Amino acid sequence: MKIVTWNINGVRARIDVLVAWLKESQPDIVCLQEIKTMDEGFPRAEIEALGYHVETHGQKGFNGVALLSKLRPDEVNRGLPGNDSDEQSRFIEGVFSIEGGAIRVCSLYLPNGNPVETEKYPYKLSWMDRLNAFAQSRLALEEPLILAGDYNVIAEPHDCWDVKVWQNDALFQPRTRQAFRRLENLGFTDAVRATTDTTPLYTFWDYQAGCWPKNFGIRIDHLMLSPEAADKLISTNVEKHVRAWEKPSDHVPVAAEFNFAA
DNA sequence: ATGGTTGCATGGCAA
Repeated sequence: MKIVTWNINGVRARIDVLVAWLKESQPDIVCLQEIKTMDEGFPRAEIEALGYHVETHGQKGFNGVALLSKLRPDEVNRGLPGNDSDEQSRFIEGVFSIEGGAIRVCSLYLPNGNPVETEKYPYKLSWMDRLNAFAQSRLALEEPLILAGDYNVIAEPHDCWDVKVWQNDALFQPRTRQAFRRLENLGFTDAVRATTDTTPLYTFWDYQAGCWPKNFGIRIDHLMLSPEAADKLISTNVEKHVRAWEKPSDHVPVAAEFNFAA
């Protein structure tokens, strides 16, 4: 089973790219972020025509996440628990039946947090606290759980092209990296890091200043796996070639293959 | 060189 996370950067502007990619990549489950539309505006017909179920948690203009899946989810939960007054749409969870049980797949769009001296940074840190609490509570289920998305976290120095450029950025702050590490210390595995060597492997290249041709990228899109999911991990693939397509997102799809039987 | 690009929505914000 192929599970992919992709920050699409506007699903309505990107529908042709998304359809072309779905046909090429043939994923089983897709976690989208930054759909940048309300649920009503999501171009679901084009996706459903390819045999996918569509579940969205949209927002006008900004943010928004979605799950596309060949299997119909048995259960869908919208919003990250822990703050009922949080109106930003950044989290959706789907539960899917597989042979012998269920898997849970979450599409998350973690707050960027810049500029650090504004209220945006404490919002990021509190969101990470909520994510860690959610992850910890789900671990008790002892099920395969995949927390996939745009984490807006540069976890290690080799996950960016130049540490000096990112030193003071919210994505690389010590407290940001520490909060991400808590997820690993709970027992979650970074799927890409677990299956690749130390070669720089980026998932985002800014549109500005020729970052893509210069390979000035960062790795911020992650699939974090519970022990039961990590046990079934076969391989991962950063689908970097998609960044060179016409009208690309600034992020590329990050895929993981599992030996779950549907 | 204090720039540069894109999406949403149509001015300015977020990234």
